[in-house]
Amino acid sequence: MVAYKNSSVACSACQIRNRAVCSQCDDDELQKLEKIKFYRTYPAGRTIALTGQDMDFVASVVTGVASLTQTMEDGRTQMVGLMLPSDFLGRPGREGVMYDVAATTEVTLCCFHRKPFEDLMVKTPHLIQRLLEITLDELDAAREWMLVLGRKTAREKIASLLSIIARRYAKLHKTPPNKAIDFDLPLTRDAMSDYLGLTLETVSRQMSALKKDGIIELEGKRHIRIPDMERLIAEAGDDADGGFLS
Amino acid sequence: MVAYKNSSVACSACQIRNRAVCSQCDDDELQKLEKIKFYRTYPAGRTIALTGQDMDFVASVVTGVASLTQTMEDGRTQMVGLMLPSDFLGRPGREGVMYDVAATTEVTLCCFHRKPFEDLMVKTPHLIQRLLEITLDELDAAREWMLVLGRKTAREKIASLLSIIARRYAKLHKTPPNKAIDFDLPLTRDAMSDYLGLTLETVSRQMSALKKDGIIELEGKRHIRIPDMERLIAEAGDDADGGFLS
DNA sequence: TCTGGTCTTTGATTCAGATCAAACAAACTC
DNA sequence: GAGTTTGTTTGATCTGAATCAAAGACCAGA
Repeated sequence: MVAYKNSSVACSACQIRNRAVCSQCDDDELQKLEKIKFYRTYPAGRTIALTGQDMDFVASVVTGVASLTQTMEDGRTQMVGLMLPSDFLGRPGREGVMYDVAATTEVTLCCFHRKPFEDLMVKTPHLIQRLLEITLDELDAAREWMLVLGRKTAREKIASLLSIIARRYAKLHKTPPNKAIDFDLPLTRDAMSDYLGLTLETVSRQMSALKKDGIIELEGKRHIRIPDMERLIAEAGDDADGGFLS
Repeated sequence: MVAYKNSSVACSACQIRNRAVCSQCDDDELQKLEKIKFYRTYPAGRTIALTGQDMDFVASVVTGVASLTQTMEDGRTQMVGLMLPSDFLGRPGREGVMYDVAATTEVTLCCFHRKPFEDLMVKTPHLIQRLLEITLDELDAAREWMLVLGRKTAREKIASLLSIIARRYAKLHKTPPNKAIDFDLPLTRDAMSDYLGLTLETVSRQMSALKKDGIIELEGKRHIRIPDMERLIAEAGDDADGGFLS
């Protein structure tokens, strides 16, 4: 594991080099980015920005998981984005952030102050082109999630979430298909319920049900093993399930 | 009303000139766009493209309403996008479309074949910059909608939908604030239920309830009058309600 | 003017998930 | 090592929206 906490990591050695917003940049462009980048690490649970606040930087998630959450006056909340490594945080061209941004696990961000980044973006087609791609991918993911929230049962919702995380995990670790996948859930039951539009109790009950039916195996509360990925995907209610969030 | 059905409308006279993907283009750039554009009109209900199909063009909605819908194997559907005038359809850089695209009312599109548009985009910063903005706006709208789908009651969902359409309508027609707004709903009860993650019966019941409570007034099935926009927004459950889809 | 089709409303009943409530487990502190 | 905190499970009950069912309203076309 490369140490990102100090600012000394070279872009060329970066874990997210070929997926992040910088992935299409050539050496020259990368050098310019490298000059203005800086790292920040947040402990699990820490707020990164609140709705309405100015966020003076944009960033790529390097390690860990961050979340975007919307809140109603009466306190109801809905997580609207789960930001995993290589995902992009913040919106060039607007100061105010539209939702609460928080670290779900410990998170390290590769940050750029907004103004210099915007200036560079205008002059660097590779950068803006990649950002457009990333944004379109996220829009697809958000729409896929609308189907989950609007039409799926509690059990299907849980299976959908697990299958996204498992798939993404398998890709990262190059787990061969057809093999059992196991991983640590980066979310508490509460965070899961927040993402799925359910209550914490329903999440717990459905996790128990999936375990009883042999779809998942639990070691402790957080470590999950999926003996048969096909079955999990079938439980999620969509065969193809797209490569979304892939 | 300008006739868009034939190809003779000048970009400079276009109703969506200052909001669409072309809005930042200068005269020179506009001329290049004008050379490759063509209009298409679809009657209400007609399919524009199906999931998985290649869509060989991208387009701006000029008049009418189009919808993006996702479907599960067992037939459950969720509308994931309501595309109003100036919204952009299709994804540069990918052939296959991820959801069913259909005309909800009669729709006229300003189309560009994908390949020439992509070529132009790469050479035209104003174009790609505007497309990025539009995409970011749509991502915000999609996330706002996730809150609606995940956490709002049926009554709040209806009020949210009506308030979006009313607000957008008021903006288009420059209705002064504090005045009653009235407009034709461009959606059937069925389309509303599809958008809101409800059944058609629940939509009908909640519409009746809002009418009984004086929040809305109905003339016929489709024409709606909102005597007090503040009250409607309060019913939607969020005071500020953002300018989303604005 | 009738007539078949599409869209909408209303009613009765059921059920999935919320809510209320309590107990349990692991980790952390004094 | 008792006591607190934080996260999780499980149980009993309630309720909002789905489902099942039928009837009304509004057409376009014969």
